Amino acid sequence: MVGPGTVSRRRSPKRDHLLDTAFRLFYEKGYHAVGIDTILAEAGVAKMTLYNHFKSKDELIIAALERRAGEITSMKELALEKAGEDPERKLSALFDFSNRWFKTDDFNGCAFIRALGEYTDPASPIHVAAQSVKQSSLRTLEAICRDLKVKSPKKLAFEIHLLIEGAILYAHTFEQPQAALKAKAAALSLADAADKKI
Amino acid sequence: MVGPGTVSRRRSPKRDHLLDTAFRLFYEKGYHAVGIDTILAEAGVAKMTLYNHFKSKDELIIAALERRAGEITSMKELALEKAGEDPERKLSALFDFSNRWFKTDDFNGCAFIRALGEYTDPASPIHVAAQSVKQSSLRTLEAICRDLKVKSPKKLAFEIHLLIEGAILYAHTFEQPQAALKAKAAALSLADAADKKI
DNA sequence: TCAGAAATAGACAGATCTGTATATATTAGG
DNA sequence: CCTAATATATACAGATCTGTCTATTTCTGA
Repeated sequence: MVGPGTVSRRRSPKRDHLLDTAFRLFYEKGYHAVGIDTILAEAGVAKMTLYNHFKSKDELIIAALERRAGEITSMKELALEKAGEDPERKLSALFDFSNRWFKTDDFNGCAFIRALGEYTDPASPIHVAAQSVKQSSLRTLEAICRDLKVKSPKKLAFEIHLLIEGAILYAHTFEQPQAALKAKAAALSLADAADKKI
Repeated sequence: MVGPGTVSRRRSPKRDHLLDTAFRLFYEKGYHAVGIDTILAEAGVAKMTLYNHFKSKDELIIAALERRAGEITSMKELALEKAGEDPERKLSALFDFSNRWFKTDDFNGCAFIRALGEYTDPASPIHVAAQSVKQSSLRTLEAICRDLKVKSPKKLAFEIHLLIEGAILYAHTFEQPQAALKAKAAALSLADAADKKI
């Protein structure tokens, strides 16, 4: 039983469709720029349905971001699996993944970076949600760098993280998807320069 | 004579104060999140004064961004002058400049990156304005890298650009200003690795 | 079949948004 | 001093925003 004032959190086709539509519009136009009514019209869903699934627009945004994070993580993991065991190949696969992403025709930069840009208050739940996505992406990178057996895997992961984030911005700002491959070259150069453990 | 419907573009104290206040609020809360009325109340200026100086909110945003770009450019040039003639010292000075910026207590990431994030349409004048700021920042970096006499100064400049942009995001996302100095290490490593001309 | 859950349409409140209109006051230069 | 530009307060239009309420219909599972 779902009493009044509560919010259904289980999955449902309507809820999923709402999240997909919401994310697509937020990603295209921005979080403040897209109103609830636009999402409802585009999704073909009634307003009360939205507010039965989410307490507020902010919660819808957070849920949409979390859904997106899940998708990205899955795709990234798949790409990493296909790369095999060699950590250098995994690193390379990450940039190839970005390269494919940058070339998609709805590419509009990173939804999480943009969420952090629109919700700057560190206490904002949206800010926190986006922050934690970036944190886990950095952790993945650190795991790969550890396998590279360099002296400071965290340091190398940090540097490569900067390259990836910078490449996302560059590709978006100048509409040049090849930023990913050029960034890969820099990353491999940094990995080579990092002192190897013996 | 300024006829009806036209817009005064010359400098004036009111106009400057309006631009300062507008930028401060946009930078703190975001472009869509801050309304005209908030800026007017904070600046203590009448609404018609704003619309006598700017055609629209979008033009106010663009003027505020251009003003900010001018300030940043001046400060950057000063820092570069102080660094002397050695291009490696200039490079280092750029990261020190970022380091000081990241530590300011109103630091909220890059206003231009955030403008690009809120106005994704490449045809948007705001997008274009922010884009051109990034373009000129990259040009400055290329000039420095040329003086380093490496084989591919543009390539190195691109890579260092990614590190700087990535560091801005990192410092903002995780509130860790030291990202600038850690990025500097990576930049110098890339500069060393870049084949020197003989 | 039937009960309860879920979704619907539509109106509505109340706030906020950008931009305009108007009429008055202040300021500054010749 | 007087004129013309500049700034002011205030009201307003019209759109849009989030969120609530109600009454009805559709769906679903036992």
